Amino acid sequence: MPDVEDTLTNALRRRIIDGEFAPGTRLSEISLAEKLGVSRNTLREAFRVLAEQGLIEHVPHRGVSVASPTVADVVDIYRARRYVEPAALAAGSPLHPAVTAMREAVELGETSLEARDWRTVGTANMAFHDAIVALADSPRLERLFRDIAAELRLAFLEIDNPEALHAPFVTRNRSLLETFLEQGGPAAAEELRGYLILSEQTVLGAFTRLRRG
Amino acid sequence: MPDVEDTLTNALRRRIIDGEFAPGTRLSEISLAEKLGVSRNTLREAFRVLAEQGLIEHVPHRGVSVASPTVADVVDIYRARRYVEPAALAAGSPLHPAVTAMREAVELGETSLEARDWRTVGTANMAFHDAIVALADSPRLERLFRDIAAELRLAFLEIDNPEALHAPFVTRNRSLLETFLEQGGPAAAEELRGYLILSEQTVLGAFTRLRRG
DNA sequence: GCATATTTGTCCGTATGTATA
DNA sequence: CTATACATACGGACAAATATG
Repeated sequence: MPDVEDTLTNALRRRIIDGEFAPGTRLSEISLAEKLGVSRNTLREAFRVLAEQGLIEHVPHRGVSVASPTVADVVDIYRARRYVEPAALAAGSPLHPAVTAMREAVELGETSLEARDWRTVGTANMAFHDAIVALADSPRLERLFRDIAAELRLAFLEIDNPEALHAPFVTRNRSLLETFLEQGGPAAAEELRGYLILSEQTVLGAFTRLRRG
Repeated sequence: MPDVEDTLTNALRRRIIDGEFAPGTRLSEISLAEKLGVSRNTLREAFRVLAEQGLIEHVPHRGVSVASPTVADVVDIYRARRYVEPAALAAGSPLHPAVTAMREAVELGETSLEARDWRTVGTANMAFHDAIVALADSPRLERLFRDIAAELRLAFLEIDNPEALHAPFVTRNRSLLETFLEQGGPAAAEELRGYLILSEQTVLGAFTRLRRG
């Protein structure tokens, strides 16, 4: 049987991000292995990868559970985003292929907003920022963003108010794209800094209202 | 038996970074497991973690080998460094505990330079930059830097001319620290940008002279 | 505090697929 | 092309740690 492992890791990753296993849920090796039709050993290897990506938490002799981001995690995620995203946008070229991805993400966000499909709105927002990072043409920075974006999605899952989290940023994405194309990268970077601060405040506010640490 | 796994991963990581397994070396599961006194399953779990960190390369059905950074890898590593390090330095406080680590790294580099202990000079240089990143107080950025620094050490191992790689930067570290303390973060950040460009050119020059792609 | 049950950590054996000599 | 070597994946087993009664 060929590389089940890689497929398994990706499948587990997607199911966790999609909220099938709520943050904090303990993932039993035996039951999950049986449920997924793989052996414990194979599942454990996938666990190690996901733990390294920050999606699950591994406590020795106590097993793994879906990561449940704390306030400190959210603060650090936004700190990292502020280091990477504005700089990538400032140095990005309007002719970069990622700009197409930015535009498509904006449009998907707008149509999903009309349909009140908040879940897709959130996905589109993430794709928008993923495209911004892609402007940097750096596999390592993209990987960093992929991991922290996944963690952030877990935080969103816990908040469970997708409209408040995602809807306000659709028009901001449109504005940011126009600023980038009409006024250039540095101006867009400045706008993005304010955007990220607002986004962080939105998430942190919802978090504290949930009395989570 | 307690968490052998974590210890095993760290031990393997250290041995790879120390050059015990040269870049490109194939790591056989059976022989290495026997050599380390662990089972293949345990070793495979450690492999997955190290592969995720970029230290080893995993090709399905062909096993793992120690990563052998290409020119493209080095370019990307320095790109990522330019995104993180100058910004961390620019925003860093002179009162941050990491400044002590910066100073200690500079001094270790200077004494090791006199002793012509190039290996320790390289370690001290890396510790210096690690302290710069620590100024940002971001676990995720520190993890990113830890991984790319390890990859960079593999590139250094292949070049095998530690004096040319590390010696020129001891005085630059001293200068950078003084600039940071006397003229502030932004001025030091600007100096660091030129530093990193020079460092990248040094590594890439040695790489192309080795005719490696 | 103790005894038990559950779960993880680790190892072995084995079958199969893949690449290479 | 066959043969060999090795990685992949599975299932079973037991010890150790943790959780539970």
